[in-house]
Amino acid sequence: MYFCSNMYFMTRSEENYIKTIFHLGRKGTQEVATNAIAELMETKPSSVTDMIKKLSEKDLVNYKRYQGVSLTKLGTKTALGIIRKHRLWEVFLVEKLDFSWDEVHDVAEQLEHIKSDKLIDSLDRLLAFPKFDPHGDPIPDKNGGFKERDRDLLSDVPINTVGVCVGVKDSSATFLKFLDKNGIALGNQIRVMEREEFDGSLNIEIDGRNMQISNVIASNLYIKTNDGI
Amino acid sequence: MYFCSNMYFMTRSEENYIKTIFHLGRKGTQEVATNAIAELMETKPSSVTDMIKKLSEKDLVNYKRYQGVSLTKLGTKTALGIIRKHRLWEVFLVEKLDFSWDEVHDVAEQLEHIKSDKLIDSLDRLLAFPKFDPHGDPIPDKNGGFKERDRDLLSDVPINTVGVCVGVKDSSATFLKFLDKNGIALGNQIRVMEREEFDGSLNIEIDGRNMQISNVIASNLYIKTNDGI
DNA sequence: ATTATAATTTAGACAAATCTAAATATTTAT
DNA sequence: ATAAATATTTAGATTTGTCTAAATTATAAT
Repeated sequence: MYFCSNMYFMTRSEENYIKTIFHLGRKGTQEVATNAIAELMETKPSSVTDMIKKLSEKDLVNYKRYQGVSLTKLGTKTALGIIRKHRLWEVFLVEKLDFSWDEVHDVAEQLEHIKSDKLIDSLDRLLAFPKFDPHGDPIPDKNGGFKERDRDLLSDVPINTVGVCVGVKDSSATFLKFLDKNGIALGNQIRVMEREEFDGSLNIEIDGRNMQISNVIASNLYIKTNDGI
Repeated sequence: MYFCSNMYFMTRSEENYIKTIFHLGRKGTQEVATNAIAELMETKPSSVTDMIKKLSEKDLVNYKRYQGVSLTKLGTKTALGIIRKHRLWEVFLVEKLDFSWDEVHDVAEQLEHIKSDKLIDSLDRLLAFPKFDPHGDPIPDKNGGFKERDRDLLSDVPINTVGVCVGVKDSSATFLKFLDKNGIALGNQIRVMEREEFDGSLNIEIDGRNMQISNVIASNLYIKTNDGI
């Protein structure tokens, strides 16, 4: 046994499971179903069970047969470390290497597994300690500190709400390219003009222009309003 | 079969073998012994044989039982791609993240396996297309072009030779730290003052200072002289 | 409450990359 | 040229992460 128990070596596969459990279960606090993990990771439930047992041995997850799985304190810390790396690399790719926001995901999925504290802390410094990644998601700090920005889905706010577009819920390349094509980007000023009750589509004013967006789009865009805290 | 046969997926392990064969056999052209590979990779000869068979199937190496192994054209191209990545990442770590030249190796060993052409070409651009890595080794270009700089080991040049320190043969952290401690760095102006026949040690003038270096040190330092081509 | 359905786990198998131990080929020394 | 030493390969086992198929447990429906 080591003093610092999170210094155990973790394989890429183990890290991916931890990350998935974090994302599925509200930062790992909630119990996650085996099948849900299997589906998201495109693997079989039986493989998930096997891996969960291993993670449980290593004290990364809480597990009781048939009861779902959640992250331990150590597991959460590990997940935050991986997410920190993923998001910092995304910022690097966009800011320094001119990737567009729809191109960063696959490469960041690889880079997030590189093991070097010095590397990631230096990268953080190079990027001037960014707080959010290119999709508006918060970047955990060195100690796993993680402040979720207070924001709302565009589909949820009342008519006449004014705010700034600060994030996307769906960060698939398809959706992001759609946003690019329609000139919607983080930082844009948005006012909700009208909501069509029939299909939930919105008429919005975005950076001066007027446009109609479907409910599907609106429910994948986050805005930060001026009221609230 | 694909048209572009080097688009086959390669595992990390396969890539490491290809790289080792390249380094041991003068860029892969020379036959390399199974045992030599095993020793350098800290693995067993039997494991090497197994992997060589696999690489041979994939047309990356030329192999006849008991006859050693060399790289095919495809294998060489692959090796150069990996080395390009390794060295570009080393430059990045030193230039952008303030790593010292003795800290870059382990991290670059990980980063060299990241798969993304766009990533590596953008990195190349960010670094302004460097031609040499922090240890003075040449960086292959996008197409595997590889111009070995014309240089000599300090231990081989005649008395009174004047030149610039352009590289190290041994790039172990131990040696590099030794050089740091003694104020020897790439770019230093060097003149060979005297050679002690007894032990091959040298008296050199380096950036104005006078110092005595052992033959072991001298035979791990490259200089570029003003004569020659 | 009992049955049907769905989720989860177990058991046993497989591929990749490694290992050990034994067998075989090559090289070196006399 | 033959024996001894060295290098290489084969055969069979192991570990990791996965799979399929079957068994078990939980959940939903009547």
